[in-house]
Amino acid sequence: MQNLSKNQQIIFDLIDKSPEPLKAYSILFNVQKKGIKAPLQVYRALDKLVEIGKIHKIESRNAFIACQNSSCQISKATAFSICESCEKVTEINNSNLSKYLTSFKDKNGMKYNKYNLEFFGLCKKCISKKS
Amino acid sequence: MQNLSKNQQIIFDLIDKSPEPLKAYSILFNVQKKGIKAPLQVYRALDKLVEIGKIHKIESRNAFIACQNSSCQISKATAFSICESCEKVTEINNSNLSKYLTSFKDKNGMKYNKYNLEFFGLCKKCISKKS
DNA sequence: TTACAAAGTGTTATATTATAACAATTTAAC
DNA sequence: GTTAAATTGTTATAATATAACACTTTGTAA
Repeated sequence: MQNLSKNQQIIFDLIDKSPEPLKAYSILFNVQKKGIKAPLQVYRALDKLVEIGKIHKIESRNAFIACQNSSCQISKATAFSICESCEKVTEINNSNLSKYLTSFKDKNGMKYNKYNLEFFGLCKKCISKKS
Repeated sequence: MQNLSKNQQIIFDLIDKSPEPLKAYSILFNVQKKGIKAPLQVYRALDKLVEIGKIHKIESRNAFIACQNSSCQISKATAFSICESCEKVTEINNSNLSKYLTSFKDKNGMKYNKYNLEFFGLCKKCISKKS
């Protein structure tokens, strides 16, 4: 587990303390006072942080959250729940699910080494608000 | 099953006959001779086609493919395999998988009404090329 | 401990993906 | 036929992401 570089640490800290996924340009705005001025500086840090599994990209939202699963240092098996009303995103850490998907074989003979799963729905809070 | 509008039909036909996922601006380029000149015309048709389940968006690639699964007219349960070498994308139609995921309940009490799953790996062809 | 490679940084410019806003037209339902 | 809903056309712009190049820092191994 290598140390993070300066920019990587700044950007990881921001994402890690955020209760919600952050978008790249929102990150950029927030770290400008720390000397990170250009999109590319943000994207490079994000790429690296994703690569080493410290953060995940929520593909359907183009946003990034810190990994909440101490065991997925290298994020080859990710699952999230996304509330379509309040946009709250939670990482799902369910060993039954990850076992099922990691061992899933389709008839096409492909060798999978990674998956990403996104569930959409309404979170508890938003369900009760609607009733 | 309503009929498609003119633009929707043009764009669906293009995607449907493509062996690979198409990106929005590649679609735009290809339909300009048919009178569709602006990005928004493409995105509006794509939105509608996704909504009615005729096509799916491959989120990790920002690209669109025709639905290959006659039963998912409304695409609330999608799964794809993506070759990271040749970028071939295939829709997975596996009732065991879809049953498992459709009935999946996490401990967070969320009510899921949709999911999207993307597997990454190497397809048969690319595995044999490498050896 | 220096020299070398790998990783990271800073910067400008630009490519790619997607939506806002508004007016006009077509389609479907009554 | 009238009207509401959906679709189209258009210009402009917002949001997301990468290319290319020069320079600096860091780790490592001679």
